[in-house]
Amino acid sequence: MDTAQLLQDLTPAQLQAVTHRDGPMLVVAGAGSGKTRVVTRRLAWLISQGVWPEQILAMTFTNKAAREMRERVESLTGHQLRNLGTFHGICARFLRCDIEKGNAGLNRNFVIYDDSEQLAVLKSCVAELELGGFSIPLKQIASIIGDSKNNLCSAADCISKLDFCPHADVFERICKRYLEKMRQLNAVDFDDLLYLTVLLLQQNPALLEIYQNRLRYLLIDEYQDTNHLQYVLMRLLAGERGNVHVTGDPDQSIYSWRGADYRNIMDFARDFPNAVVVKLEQNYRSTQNILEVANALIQRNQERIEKNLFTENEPGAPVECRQLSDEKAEAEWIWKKAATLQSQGTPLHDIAVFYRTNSQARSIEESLIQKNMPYQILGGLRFYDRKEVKDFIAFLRLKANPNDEIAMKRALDCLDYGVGPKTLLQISTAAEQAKQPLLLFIAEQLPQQPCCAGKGKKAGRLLEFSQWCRQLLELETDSLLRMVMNILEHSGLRERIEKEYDPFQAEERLEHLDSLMGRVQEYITENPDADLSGFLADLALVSDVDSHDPQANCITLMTLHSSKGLEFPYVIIAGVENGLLPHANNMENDQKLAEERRLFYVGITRARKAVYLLHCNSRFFHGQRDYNREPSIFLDDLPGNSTCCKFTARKPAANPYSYSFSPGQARRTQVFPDDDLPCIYQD
DNA sequence: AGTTCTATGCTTTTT
DNA sequence: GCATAGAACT
Repeated sequence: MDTAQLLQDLTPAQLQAVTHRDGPMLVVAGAGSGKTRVVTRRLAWLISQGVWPEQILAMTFTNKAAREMRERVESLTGHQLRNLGTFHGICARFLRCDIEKGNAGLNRNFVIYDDSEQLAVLKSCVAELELGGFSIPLKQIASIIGDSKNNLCSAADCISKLDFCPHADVFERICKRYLEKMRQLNAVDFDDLLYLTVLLLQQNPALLEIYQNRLRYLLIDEYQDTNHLQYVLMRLLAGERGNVHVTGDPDQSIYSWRGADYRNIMDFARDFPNAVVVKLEQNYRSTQNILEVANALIQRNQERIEKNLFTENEPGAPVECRQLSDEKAEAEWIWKKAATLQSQGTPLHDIAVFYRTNSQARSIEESLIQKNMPYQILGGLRFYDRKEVKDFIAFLRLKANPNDEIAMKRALDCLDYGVGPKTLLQISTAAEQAKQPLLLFIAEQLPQQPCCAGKGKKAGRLLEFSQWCRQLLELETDSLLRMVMNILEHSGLRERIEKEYDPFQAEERLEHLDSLMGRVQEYITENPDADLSGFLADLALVSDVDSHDPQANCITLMTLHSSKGLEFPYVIIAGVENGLLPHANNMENDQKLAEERRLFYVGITRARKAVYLLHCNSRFFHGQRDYNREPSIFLDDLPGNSTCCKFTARKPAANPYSYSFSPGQARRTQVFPDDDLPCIYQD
């Protein structure tokens, strides 16, 4: 495609964003303003200007975004962007090449542990330290470790910043042991991928210079979601040249609880005094009414980059806000609305239901099942988190990394050699002393260990176990596919599943194993010289196997968080109530409240044609029925006296200046019947 | 070592 | 109300 075609049908602002050549640029891209188009065209444009694809580094947050971008650039230019991927994926690749040039104490075959494996490591640290007596909040420790990496400070510093920490010294010891242990296991967690990359480049100026020279143009998508570590990485790579092109929208920053810091985008122009700032303010997605409501809502937030999001689309239907008696009625209403829309010719995949918490999905799901309305739920249990899949992967891991104690533990739970945590701890300390990888030690040395002496039943089982490990080590390695099949067979997982579950469930679980085998095949075709550790690394970073199918003939249910980046003609948001949206835990201060409001904003701006906001009078909550549910304070932010927004029950009095909310403030005068359909507005 | 019972706590989760 | 984790029991 030639340059003229690349630049056709772009607005002046989009054109400026696409054709910016050198120096820092911030593109403030409002919801539905054609951001993906701008980013992909820019990548293509750089290439058309003679920039080598290898000189471009483009980083996203999700695999999905990366894939979309790669495909679109490739179809525009015919070029592959080698350095386009997620932050974590890109860093993993850097580390595979160069980690041994630093002093992280890891080698290039490191494995990547996900959150639950990280927790397993922490658990074994606690066991080793023999603290006993009181229970340790492992998740809190994990978040301390994460924070310390994110802020490039010590765990002790993070602990000292906590308001209340009764066992600071114990916490610190666990953190320390965790770091040691991960090094021993040759493992990294997700944060490490970024952290170790930053350390490597900070400590090795010569290497940094090589990277800076190789990667001339940096692009970062969803910049509002970057954390401190990602920011530092960007600064390092951008160097003096400062060719960074970042896109994002502070109004859509909804991941601060994961360390994302939207100050990064707010401060960009200050960080880079020569930065050019472009705002994409024309929305191509939503109706005027939807935008009017969304704008009114988000304007209540104090700290923003002011933008004037507008559209040339039709006014459309007003945003409809509806009060229902309880979650059952809410679910019923959703079903009826979907059925009505369907009868008017709307395909079901045009309809989405968003909610704040996953637990809200249950009642909606029940009603949809009962009424035979097809649906898909996004999120919830991921393919990867399924037990049988994790078990299978544990066996693969064990083969790839004979040192992997965590995988061994998991494998042992599937096998039946009578080896429990206690025996394993014994064996692994012996292996550590012998300075041998765990698997190798068990295969070769275990028969000579004291625990195998004698003719007891236990000793016999241990010998069998040693034999099993030896066989695993000896499985062929020349064909990856055959090896994986052999490992599966050797594990006996299939038999175990068939034995343990009823036929129906077993079949479903076996299908998951098959689909993992499918992934292996896929991986092999994409990477002809693939090896097992490469496959496992890929697996750890690419987890969206069974993600959203936009073609399927069904309505889609998901949390507000996972709706970011998607769009649907019809959007229903359920549970727009205080305590849920905003969530009870985030009502105490303005910052958290502002983020909840952004979350609501993200949800509303997904819609093309119509938005329905539902709230209930009563709802089942924490095992109890709450009869005093209040409509969300955010509903006060919507323009009540305008045609863009319709309320079917009385909306609480607007309170524009303060959000100090007192229970009982909401008064309802009139409740419409729950089945008041068809809706008041027809298009 | 494995099973069964009880205590707990409970947003969101790109990687 | 439900799932998960750890203790207590077999």
